[in-house]
Amino acid sequence: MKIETRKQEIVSAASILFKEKGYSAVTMRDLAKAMGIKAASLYNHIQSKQEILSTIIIELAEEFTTGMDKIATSRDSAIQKLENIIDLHIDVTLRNADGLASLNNDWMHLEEDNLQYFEKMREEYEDSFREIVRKGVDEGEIKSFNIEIIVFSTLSTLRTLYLWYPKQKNIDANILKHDMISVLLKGVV
Amino acid sequence: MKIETRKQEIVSAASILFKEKGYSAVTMRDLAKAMGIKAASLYNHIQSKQEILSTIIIELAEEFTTGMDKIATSRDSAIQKLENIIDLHIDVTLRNADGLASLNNDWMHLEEDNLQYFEKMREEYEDSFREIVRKGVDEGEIKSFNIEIIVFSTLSTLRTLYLWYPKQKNIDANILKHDMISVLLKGVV
DNA sequence: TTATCAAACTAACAATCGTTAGTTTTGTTT
DNA sequence: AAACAAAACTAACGATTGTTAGTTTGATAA
Repeated sequence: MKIETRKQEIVSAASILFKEKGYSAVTMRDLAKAMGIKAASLYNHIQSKQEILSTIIIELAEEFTTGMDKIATSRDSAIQKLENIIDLHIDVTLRNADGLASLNNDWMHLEEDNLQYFEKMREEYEDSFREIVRKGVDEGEIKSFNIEIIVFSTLSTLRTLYLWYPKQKNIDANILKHDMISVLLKGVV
Repeated sequence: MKIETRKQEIVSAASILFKEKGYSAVTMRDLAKAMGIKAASLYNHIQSKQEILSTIIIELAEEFTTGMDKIATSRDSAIQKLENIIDLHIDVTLRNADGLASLNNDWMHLEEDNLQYFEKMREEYEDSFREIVRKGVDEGEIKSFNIEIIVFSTLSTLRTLYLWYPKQKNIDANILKHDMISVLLKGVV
């Protein structure tokens, strides 16, 4: 369907604006201007402003859910699973850094149903992460620090990649992955 | 001045609402309702919605600037300086976790002058951080990973503390500091 | 050429926004 | 009791919001 293409253009333009000013501060007239058309014309392609937001966020959240499921159910070691999680975040960030801004900062503006769906996915993602770390500590692969702190500090860094990566020039994805694994898992001292 | 007290109450209530929905999505009527008064009554104590935002953000940014200046100009080792930076972030987070949400997510809604002032402080803060790490690497205290990745991953975690700390129950500040230093500097593997 | 249809347009709506003006309430001081 | 100031109120403003209705444009197919 051709309409899908045009809708995707709108979603992409919106992702950039949402990243810069947040969902609430971006008006349909702002978005239209960025597309070079009038605000009313947007409604030939989308149903509402809310639909744009949920398209951006739910798609990304499902990517993370799918990726985490594969990682968590594998037979890899805890360390290998953590490395795969880092990989997952870097891959998604490279593909859609703009959309991740909405996922991180504007999820609370989702309407009822999608909000619950999103929160459920996020909770399960964090639970899987925690479980991987817990098992890693149990089996002596990971130092027995406070598990919550390990999960929090790692996830904070991975979730903020979208802000930082676009500013880095000429950094190869594979080198980035390798360095992130070193810093996050092996420490800097 | 008594008016300062009432203004501070408004700023505190606003910090909580801004944290939950972001600056743009919080209306003066929302804020008034949280205070148990009418929207117009707010203007007996503040000049504008914008003034509330800048009060929250600039105050915190200056705290970080002052703290970083003391740390950066001391004769401590690079490692000790990093530990002091972790301390600084934890201290500020314990004192004003709600306000940090605005500093992290709504700084772009500051008006021209304050926006430039804020951005200058943030840039200088990051430069100081980078310089500490650089010197630490030069002198062999810190592993020679990509400096930007070290700065970014550490700062991401510290900046996101405000989201995570309030959810942790019964965690002593000193234990938190100790564990954060362990995880951020010494790695988890 | 004519018919078709996606995709743009103009114009307007009801609701809500931050804010102002002027008035009343409340509590303290003289 | 009278006077005062702080802090609340009611009412309304002009601007902007997301969105709808109806119309025109422009490219493609018959």
